[in-house]
Amino acid sequence: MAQKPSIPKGTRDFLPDEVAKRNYIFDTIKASFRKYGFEPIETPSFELTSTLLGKYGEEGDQLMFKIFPRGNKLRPLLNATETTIDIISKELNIDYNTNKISDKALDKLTNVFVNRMAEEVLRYDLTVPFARFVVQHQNDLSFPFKRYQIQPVWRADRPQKGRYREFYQCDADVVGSDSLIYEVDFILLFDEVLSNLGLKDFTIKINNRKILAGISEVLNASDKIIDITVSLDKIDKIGVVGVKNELTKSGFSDSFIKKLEPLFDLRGSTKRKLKVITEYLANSNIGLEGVKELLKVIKMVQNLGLKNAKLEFDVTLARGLNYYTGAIFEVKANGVKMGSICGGGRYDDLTGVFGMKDMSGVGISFGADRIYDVLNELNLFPKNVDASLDVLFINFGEKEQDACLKFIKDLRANNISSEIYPSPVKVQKQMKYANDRGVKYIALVGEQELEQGVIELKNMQSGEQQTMSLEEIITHLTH
RNA sequence: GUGGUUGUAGCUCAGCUGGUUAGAGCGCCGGAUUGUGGUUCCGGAGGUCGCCGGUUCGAAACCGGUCUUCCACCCCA
Repeated sequence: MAQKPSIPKGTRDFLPDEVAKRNYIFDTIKASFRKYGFEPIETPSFELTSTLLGKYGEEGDQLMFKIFPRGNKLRPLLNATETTIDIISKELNIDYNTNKISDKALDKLTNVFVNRMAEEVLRYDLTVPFARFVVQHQNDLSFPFKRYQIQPVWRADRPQKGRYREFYQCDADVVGSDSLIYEVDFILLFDEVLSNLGLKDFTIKINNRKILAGISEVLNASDKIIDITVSLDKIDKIGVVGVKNELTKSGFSDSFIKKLEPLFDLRGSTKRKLKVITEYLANSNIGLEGVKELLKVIKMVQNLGLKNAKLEFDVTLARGLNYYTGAIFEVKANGVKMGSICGGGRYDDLTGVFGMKDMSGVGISFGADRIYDVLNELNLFPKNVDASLDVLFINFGEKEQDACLKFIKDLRANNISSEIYPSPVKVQKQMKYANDRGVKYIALVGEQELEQGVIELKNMQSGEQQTMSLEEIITHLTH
């Protein structure tokens, strides 16, 4: 009995029309990346564990696909002495009578064996591998270095809407300059690409880590900033009272929450929010610097103008990736239930961990798969993206086939995609095949046409049909 | 990681409180139509009812486990 085939969860197959639509997205993004002066690079699908581990926080480490060691790399496992095994099994609470191990213990085992022994991991994003790339190739690059990169990344997450375990990121980054010009450029890039893809209603949210640092300074609680922003983010959902309750539950004192109070008023227009935050951060140098940077970027963007994007300051934008130090971006498509479709930010010292100091960088990422889902839901894909075969020749038999193959050679030389049905079966069947494939034209060359040296060309969409010479067909189809 | 949800033909799904041979639509194959598709009509093929175990005279249906799907939280693209 044949087994039913399947693919790992969180992964997908792509049919030809889906690939066509995806390529349309990739091509649109690439075209703009090039226009803004970015050059493509590629890096391997997997990296050394030491390169990636610890760069995304604890959560990231957990979500990384580890490559199980093989051969000699496995030797440490075998070298474990009986006493170490004994200690481990005691620690893990293995019941030798039932041989049962709890799920928690298994997770621990995974940690011990896989996390420590895996020397290679699938890449989790494109930014950290890029930092590694810059450090390794610094002598071959001129700075500021601008690169774009479109490759898949993997996360051992639990799939749900808009969340896959294998997906594409389309990144553009600049390293070697702290100029705010690039922040502005990236906002324009978001606007241009998403507008070109047909999106009309989307919001670019912007924040600055220095503002968040300023808030921690004012509150004198630098380690709590994430908790605070996560709660603040819920104001629209659960209201001020709900947020206060949640903060109390998280163990914050009433006096502390009182100090937070002015932040609950961060609502309304960006202009108003900026005013509130400026007052709040009056005594924090770093905070005010963040506000200054933000203001400058917003002003520059306003001067240049945006097509469709709304630019909005959002303090609750923290983004888990802990290497961001300046601007933080996130893009949401409005009117669709979907997480952020793009993200990005500035990192002052990403290459620092790899031994290269003072290389400020800033970058963005387009989530191609989520953009695909959004365009699909909003019906924004152009009709003609899945460019199929131009001409299919109907097969009438050996003699006709030879003539058709010559025609096909000429058509192809003129960049017109064409082929002949492989066997002289019933015309009806061949027509149906052409129809199913969405072929644009079919060509009929039977005994009669062969004698007269002509081709009967039928437009499959209109149903119109006319007799033409090969040259006429070529001019007809290339104009 | 936490909570919930789903699994019956290639696809979308029916299948009443357990009862004999498991259904529909779409798709597929053949014919009506020997040089004309997307419409119509006729006929046909296709299912260990996710998997393992249990309850029962009897299980697609009930129970347990497991995998899978989708969703929310968390996190993020």
